[in-house]
Amino acid sequence: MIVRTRAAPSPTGDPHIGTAYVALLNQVFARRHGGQFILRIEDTDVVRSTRASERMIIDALGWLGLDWDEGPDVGGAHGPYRQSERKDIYQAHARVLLDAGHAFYCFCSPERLDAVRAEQTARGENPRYDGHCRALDPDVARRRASGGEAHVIRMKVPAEGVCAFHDHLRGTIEIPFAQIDMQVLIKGDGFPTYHMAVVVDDHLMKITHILRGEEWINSVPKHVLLYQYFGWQPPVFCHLPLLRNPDRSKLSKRRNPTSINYYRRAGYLPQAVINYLGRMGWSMPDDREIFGRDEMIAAFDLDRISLGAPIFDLAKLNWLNGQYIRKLSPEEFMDEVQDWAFNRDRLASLVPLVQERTERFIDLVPQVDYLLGERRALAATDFTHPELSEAEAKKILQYVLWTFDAMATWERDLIYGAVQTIAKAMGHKIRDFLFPLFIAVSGRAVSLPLFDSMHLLGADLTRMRLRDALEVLGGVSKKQLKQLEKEFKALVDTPEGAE
RNA sequence: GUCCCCUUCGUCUAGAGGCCUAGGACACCGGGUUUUCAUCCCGGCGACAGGGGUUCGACUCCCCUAGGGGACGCCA
Repeated sequence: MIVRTRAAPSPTGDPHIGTAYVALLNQVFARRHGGQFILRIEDTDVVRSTRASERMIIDALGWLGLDWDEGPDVGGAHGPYRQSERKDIYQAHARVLLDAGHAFYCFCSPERLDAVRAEQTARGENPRYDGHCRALDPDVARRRASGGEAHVIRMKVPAEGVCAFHDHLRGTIEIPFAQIDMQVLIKGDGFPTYHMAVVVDDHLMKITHILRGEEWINSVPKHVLLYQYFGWQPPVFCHLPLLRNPDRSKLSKRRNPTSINYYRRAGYLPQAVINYLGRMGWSMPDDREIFGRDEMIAAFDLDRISLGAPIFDLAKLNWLNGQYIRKLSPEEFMDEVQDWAFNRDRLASLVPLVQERTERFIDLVPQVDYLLGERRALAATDFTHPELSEAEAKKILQYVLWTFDAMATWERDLIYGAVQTIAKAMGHKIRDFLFPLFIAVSGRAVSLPLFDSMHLLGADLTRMRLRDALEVLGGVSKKQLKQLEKEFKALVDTPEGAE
């Protein structure tokens, strides 16, 4: 048997460091056994998926030195590798399940489902589909569906019993079927849900081992059931520990830089990032702390994965990165610095900002210090302003931070628009409103244009500086946070000009 | 709330019944080298969540409790 693994990112935003982590382990495991590693794009959420995000993911993984034997960019014998291009395949497979009586048409409206769930929750029950359409006559249902009536296709799930399956690292796991919902397989737009697509694709693409985050453990019964319904052999399941924030919650951009782009922009070397990821939940059989991907391949053993939840902590990554940087020859060092800060693209975005503000080249570096380097350390007094109290500055920073948290695309005009909207809603002059943001981002009340700066820095770095500024101002207590959140929601929900 | 997973220094981890007086790394603290700083070297601080079993012997196996996390979407 040839080992085949895959990474299956969803192109709905920035390339996530967790994607790189899972991809690394999948690739290393496959290579260790002389197998193949596949990249598959899970873009069945048509609304949120973008080609731009897909390109960023492929680019970011490439920067890290990860590569794949088959994928949307390199092709392969089991394509297409973009799920949005496999719609017909899922439809055909859904029909098989329908015909065999393992699935059924469902005509329930989202409104009805919401109501049902609300009732169930109120009664203290598990929110679940109530089986309303399951009893429909299959022929009648099929005619309604082909007649154009809005519908989804759901899978049938046994009412009782337990689903027992094997996890390579955890042994046997048993989950009662009572916990499993009659999952939608084909959505109203004709695209499959994750659960449908993943089973069909993993089978068709001959995936032998599924290495993925442990957030998926609870949906394995759905997958096992589908494998049974299709009469297929399920692959080996191996659920990896989830990368965590310092507070042990699942790693999230709200608390941490999660974009691979951040690490690239902040001046980490890809080898260091890979090395660090390789030490999350895994260790070399000897005492080696510093090792490359090839060394990892040579020594890799799935059983050496530990299950504790590793905190993604920048301190050790920084040390590791320093190790790699010092090992560079002066020639290599020059190349790296040049590529990092002064490559043509980067320069091209900087020049329009600085050229008109420059009389002598000696003026150049002080202008861009906060863009190329760490912003200076702040003090609370930096936020003193004639028109703006400290409390208002905090509020502004927090609101803007929340707004940025919710942004999927990081473009100058979008940033500008978003900030402008809040400023208006809060009733501040844009000039005053921007002051704390200038301080937070550049460390100065006067700097290069703010939104260009933010765009250049990237979302993660910008958010990081806003968070830091908030801390400098004494932080926000849990209680304050709740109050602010309420006010913020009210502010955002207010329709334009409704005041 | 229901179900599932997890639990060794602050952090990443080694440890697969006696090799453990629990090892290493980061961080932190102290000292040395260095015109400063950093690097580098030396030293220090520091953990088996708790309680029951099993065993001649438990960090290692089992059970319970506690704590943490995850899932409960026509998102993945």
